[in-house]
Amino acid sequence: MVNTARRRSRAVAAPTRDRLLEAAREEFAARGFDGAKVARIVRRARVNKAMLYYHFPSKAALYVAILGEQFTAVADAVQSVRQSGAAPEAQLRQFIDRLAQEALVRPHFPPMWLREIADGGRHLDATVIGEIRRVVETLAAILADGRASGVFRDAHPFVVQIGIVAPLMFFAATRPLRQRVGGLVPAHLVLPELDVVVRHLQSATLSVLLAGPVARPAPARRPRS
Amino acid sequence: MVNTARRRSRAVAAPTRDRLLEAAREEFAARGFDGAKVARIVRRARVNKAMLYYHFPSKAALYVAILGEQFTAVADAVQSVRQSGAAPEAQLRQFIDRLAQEALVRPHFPPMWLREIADGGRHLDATVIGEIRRVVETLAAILADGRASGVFRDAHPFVVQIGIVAPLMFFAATRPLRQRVGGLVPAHLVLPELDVVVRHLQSATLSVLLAGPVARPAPARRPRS
DNA sequence: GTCTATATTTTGATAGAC
DNA sequence: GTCTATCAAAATATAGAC
Repeated sequence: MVNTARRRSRAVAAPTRDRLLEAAREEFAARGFDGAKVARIVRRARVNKAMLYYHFPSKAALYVAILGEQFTAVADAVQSVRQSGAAPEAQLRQFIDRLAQEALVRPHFPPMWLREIADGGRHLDATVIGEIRRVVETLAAILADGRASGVFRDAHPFVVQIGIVAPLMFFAATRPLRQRVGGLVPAHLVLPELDVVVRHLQSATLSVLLAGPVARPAPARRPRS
Repeated sequence: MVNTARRRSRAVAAPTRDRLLEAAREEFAARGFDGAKVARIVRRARVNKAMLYYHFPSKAALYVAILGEQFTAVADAVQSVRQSGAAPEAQLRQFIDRLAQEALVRPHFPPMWLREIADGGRHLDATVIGEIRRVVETLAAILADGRASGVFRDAHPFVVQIGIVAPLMFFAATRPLRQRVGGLVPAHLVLPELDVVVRHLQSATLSVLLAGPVARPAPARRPRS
């Protein structure tokens, strides 16, 4: 079983297929599916078009492969917070933190997510949709736990999720834009670091969830006053 | 001055130019600049290509025109909350509400904003960048007022802005996607309405801003038991 | 597995008549 | 202002030799 992995174990200079994937990630993230050009991908990967079509059936198939790869990795990362067994509050913080880390480690992911949304998910197949669902369901499970143990008030999982994911993706994806606009913006508006955003989102989200405005922890057991 | 407006005052059947603009809004929002095809735009506008190039110098110029139009309208809308003279808290709520309204009234705007971010603002000229700045600066002014009158704690305007704008744009832009995925998602995850998101963002943002973690006026009054 | 050369289609843009 | 016909470039994909 040692030899099960795709091909040679230590490759001398990234195998063609891997170079194509890396080049395609760059290109698709930066330009989107329609803006990405096969010619640019192969040039960046230092191969020729025929090579690309030898390894992948089409530009579209290559795009979907990358999309799946990215969403799967992210879904795995956030889902793993469920295994810590920590309290719901802690898990929520971790959820936010993990997602932010993924955005850092996987810089192609945020723009691709933004584009898929703008595109109405035109390229999302059942597999990728399943991965997105894993993300929402992980958060929903955390919220349900918190609700059950009386620390969280009731909240719509999707609303909470969008309040977390959207700012993180925006922030990560605006990095290039912020640099471009940098000179034009007053100094005090120039950008903070990711961890500032993370802390903001953690307190904002928890403020809403922890003990509601009306103060009904769990509907049943009344405030322990 | 009555006759200053572009051309005839009441047009019998939308003038060609307007039909082109409307068709282009649709196409650019749904497909992005590269995905949008001139052929589709003119078909939707029920004219021919030559007409498009008679009214606009190029596909790119048409795109920028629409981008500017949209951002200007949105910047105007949010900036107007400054004139209410209301308290900073109220102005912040209005800011969020106004932005949400714009996303509803101007459905092409959210996906276009998402795409520009993903593109690193490749199509943004100085004019459009100025409009974006007006949005951030409006919020920054509200925050500064609140800080000056002692009701808001210090916060980074861009972080607060991203926490508001991103979820709203995501929510508005995911409408088509949500419908597509609809069938695949468990019922309890199916989507809420925009006003639920607005209220969530209002309380989340204000929770963070109102009286900070160090001096906490708000949490003071305990559950009315 | 890799490459060169090329087929085929699509696409942004224009010429020129009315 | 509007239209038909068309150009020229760009882009996806493939044939076929090595």
